[in-house]
Amino acid sequence: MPELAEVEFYRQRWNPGLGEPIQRVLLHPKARIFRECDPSLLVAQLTGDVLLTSEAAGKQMLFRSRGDGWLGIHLGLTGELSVQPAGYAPGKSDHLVLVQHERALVFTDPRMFGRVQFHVGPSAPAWWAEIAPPVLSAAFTVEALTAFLHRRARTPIKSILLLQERFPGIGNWMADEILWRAALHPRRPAGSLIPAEINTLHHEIRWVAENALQVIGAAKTPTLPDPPKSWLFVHRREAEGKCPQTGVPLVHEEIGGRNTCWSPARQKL
DNA sequence: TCCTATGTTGTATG
DNA sequence: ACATACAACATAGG
Repeated sequence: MPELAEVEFYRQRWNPGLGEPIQRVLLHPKARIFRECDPSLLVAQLTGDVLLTSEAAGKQMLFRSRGDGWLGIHLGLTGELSVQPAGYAPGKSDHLVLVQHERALVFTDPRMFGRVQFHVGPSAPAWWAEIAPPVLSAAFTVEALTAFLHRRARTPIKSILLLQERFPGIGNWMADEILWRAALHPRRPAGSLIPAEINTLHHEIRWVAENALQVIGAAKTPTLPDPPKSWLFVHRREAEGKCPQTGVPLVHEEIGGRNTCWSPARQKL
């Protein structure tokens, strides 16, 4: 489920546990989720330690501890964070549980495409420091976007938007939402966009990121909220979904190995 | 039973 | 060296 906005939503779920001591760390060291870190180091460091801050960059989350621990969590395709009551008994897919006096901080991921990373030291590890600049930052310029599209001229624009090295946090539904709003057919080769279309694309990338963060990321609801019905998001999941702008039936096809939804009335090759 | 799933990465090929 | 395409990872739910 998690893209930019959902990651932000789940990140905040652990807020009640920030500043509170971790009494125990529960995990299965051999779980695939720990393939990029040393789980015994994580247990040794975080037991008795305190998470002080959290932030998100793209689809990556970071929790920093008083003892210079850098805990990275990526939710993959099916991951989520939750807070559970004291005494919580971890289920099959609860791969990391930080037990506190009044609650447990839980990372669940049945499919285990997500990952846990861990580093101890005064400065940021590469896996955090080297994440691309946010699409909402000043570094994400029309010029940078243009150069990126031209270097990948023959690839469908849909596939390009999923590349985290330039669009950190954009995932499958956000990419489709952006292209729908920009009225660009997802199969358009990246190099075929004219400057006016690149301008529009740039604008809609930022619009969708900003509004998704507001509507989903900043929500205080217990579960993930849906964006308004004026968004493609709502209709792409329906069996006979129609374009909320034109009323025309939406099309679903696989592009670059990912399910892609668009409105044939708005988005033409 | 069969199909799909909001992600990433290693590998083969051009 | 770079761009491109795709199988593989592992599990649940329709």
